[in-house]
Amino acid sequence: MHMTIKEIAQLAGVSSAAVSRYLNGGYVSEEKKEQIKKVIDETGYQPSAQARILRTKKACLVGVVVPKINSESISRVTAGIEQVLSARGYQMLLASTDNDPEKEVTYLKLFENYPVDGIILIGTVITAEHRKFLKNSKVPVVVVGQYTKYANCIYHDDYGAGKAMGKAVAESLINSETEKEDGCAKNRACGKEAGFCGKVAYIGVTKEDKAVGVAREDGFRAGLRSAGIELEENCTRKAEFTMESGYSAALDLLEKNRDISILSCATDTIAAGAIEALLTYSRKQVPEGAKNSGGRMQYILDNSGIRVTGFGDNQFLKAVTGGIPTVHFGYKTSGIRGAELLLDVIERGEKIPVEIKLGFRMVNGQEEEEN
Amino acid sequence: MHMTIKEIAQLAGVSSAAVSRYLNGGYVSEEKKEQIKKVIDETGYQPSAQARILRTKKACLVGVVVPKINSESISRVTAGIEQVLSARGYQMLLASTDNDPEKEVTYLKLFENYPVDGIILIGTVITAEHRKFLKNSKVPVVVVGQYTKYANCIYHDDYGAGKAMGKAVAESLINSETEKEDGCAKNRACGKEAGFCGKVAYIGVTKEDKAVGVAREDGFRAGLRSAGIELEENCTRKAEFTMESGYSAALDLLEKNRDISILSCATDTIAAGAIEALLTYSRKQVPEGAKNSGGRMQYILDNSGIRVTGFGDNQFLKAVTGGIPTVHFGYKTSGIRGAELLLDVIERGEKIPVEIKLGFRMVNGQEEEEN
DNA sequence: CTGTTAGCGCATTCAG
DNA sequence: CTGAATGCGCTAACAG
Repeated sequence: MHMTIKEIAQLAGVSSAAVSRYLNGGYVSEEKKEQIKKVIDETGYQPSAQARILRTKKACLVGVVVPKINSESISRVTAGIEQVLSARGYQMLLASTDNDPEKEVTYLKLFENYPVDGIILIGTVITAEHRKFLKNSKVPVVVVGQYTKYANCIYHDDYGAGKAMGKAVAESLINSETEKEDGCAKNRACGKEAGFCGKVAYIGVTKEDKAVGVAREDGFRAGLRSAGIELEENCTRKAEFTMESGYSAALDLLEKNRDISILSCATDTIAAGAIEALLTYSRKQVPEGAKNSGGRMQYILDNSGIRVTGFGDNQFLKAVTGGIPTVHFGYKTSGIRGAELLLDVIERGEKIPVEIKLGFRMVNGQEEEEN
Repeated sequence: MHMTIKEIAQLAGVSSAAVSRYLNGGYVSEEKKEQIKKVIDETGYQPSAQARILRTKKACLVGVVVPKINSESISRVTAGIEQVLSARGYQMLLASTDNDPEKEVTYLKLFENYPVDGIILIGTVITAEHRKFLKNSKVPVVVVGQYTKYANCIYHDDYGAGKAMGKAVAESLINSETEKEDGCAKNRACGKEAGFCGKVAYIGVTKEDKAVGVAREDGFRAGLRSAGIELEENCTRKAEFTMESGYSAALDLLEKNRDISILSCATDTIAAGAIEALLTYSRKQVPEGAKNSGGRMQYILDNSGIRVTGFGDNQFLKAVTGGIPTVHFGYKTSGIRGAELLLDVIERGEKIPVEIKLGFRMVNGQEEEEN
């Protein structure tokens, strides 16, 4: 039944204003309080948040636009957001765009005209449409995961993380070379000065994603380059943010390049696909599983000896495989800071723009890092 | 800037009704159309969906309440929902409750009083509060994943799935016994009539979850029983719907029962935790990886020879491990049917209650099933 | 085709 | 303390 405040007032023999006050803690005599409470209990009346918001312009709600729902990193961000939101009396609504930038704008506009007090966008690609929205939005927006000058933003040091990973990969290549000592000069294609055994391959994502597609990959290349290694173009693929896509890319890479030694992926999800590809690729032989010789970067998935690395520190992957070299970003922290930033402008009208860059931490796989 | 329809009307020199008609495709002369369009373009005016909905009682929006965000099964359901919703001009809003039944009711009420035309609840535990809500909701609700007589619902044959898994587990125990032929009579504790080698353990979830906690487990026990095997109480644990919880439960199980041969879990996520526990448990030795001798139920994670089974057919798990025995539910289908049901009552006022029970399909792991 | 009028359900003045 | 009145922004009659 769709009761209105007026009907309740009538049943209780008071004015609608009295009921409104009762609901919102205004002045109302004990006597009338009783009557009103009775009627409300009997009818199960619930005020229309909709009408209330139209009046008060306050929903205690924030909308979060996410690229996809089934993602550990995104769920960490939303967990952070939810944590501060609920602590401060807000609720969170999610809209998933399934990696469709067009849908993203649609949902941003939906939230803008729907009763939410603010919006958090977990960013992937920022198009002109996005920028236009950010500039003109009626409600405050903060973007998490991408840099933008058109809104408060919190992003990760993707370049630094990429570079660190590139260096670690290069180092491990050199080490494995040293350990093996069976000099494979014919395979030194990637090593400019030293004779490395095997190449490094990289599965990236669209350049339209400035954080993951550009910064992370540029950093990775820079890291390799600092050790004198150049990523070969035919050892490079582009994938979607899915396991399936990582699988295809890796398989293609593996088939066309017999001398790949390390397969680095732009995300742990893609890496999972790559791992699947390795399993497929060497199915004929009995896999040896994860070989751990106590050092760093020692994750070996199968007897092909090809190592896979990722980004994102996916716990599921770590659990079932023992872990691959990856980097941990402060996803939950970015959610927390993002929500705080948003509430600052919602509640305190904070006007000065903020950009926050969050660091990272290398995770070497197999063995927990000690610090 | 917060433009209203009135201001636009003024700027364009027309009435607000004309602007409204322009926006909604009513009668308006070409001349005025031009003026209105011009003003709207200049100001970037966007009508308040909020006020519109208050007036029209139609939001073209449905709210989906989910227990958690980072779940493959749930994302499959929402993918199904989204598919039919967007095909019929609706948008989807998500609310995640982080497995808190109390929060669940809160979000249900939120949606009820906000502009959504209908609600889909992806159910876990249905409390008295839930039932009360379902009975009195102002907007239509359908629940997916649990049976209830208080709303249209779509659920899976969890009992049947459990039973099938129980039978398969029993069968594989017997087979492995036959193959080994090294009769371990002292370990026959679980086999009433035949001499099985090793026990089966089960990690379930709360009985408050009627589908997963009760039906699935009851079915599993029935399946075992049909082969003369009884689940021992000390070979049983309860876990949350998380990997971490599955890890703890499995470790505890492993430490207290040295003769476990198969470790069945209520979900693939829990199974992932169990796999991690096995890796931990046998870390001192070099894991052998997945051993595939071409038969069914042959997934062996490490040299302990303990096999893990799950429910849910998680693709990530399958990718990185090669797959464990599990059962595939029609999650996406349940989302599709759920959304269809909901739209039927929203748009056509369909009043006769519907219950849909969806089947399942065994997935045996390692080898793709052929049919 | 068009403007005027009357609410949707609520919170908030403002006189009592 | 309380009720009557006003309007949030919009759409849906209703007479022009």
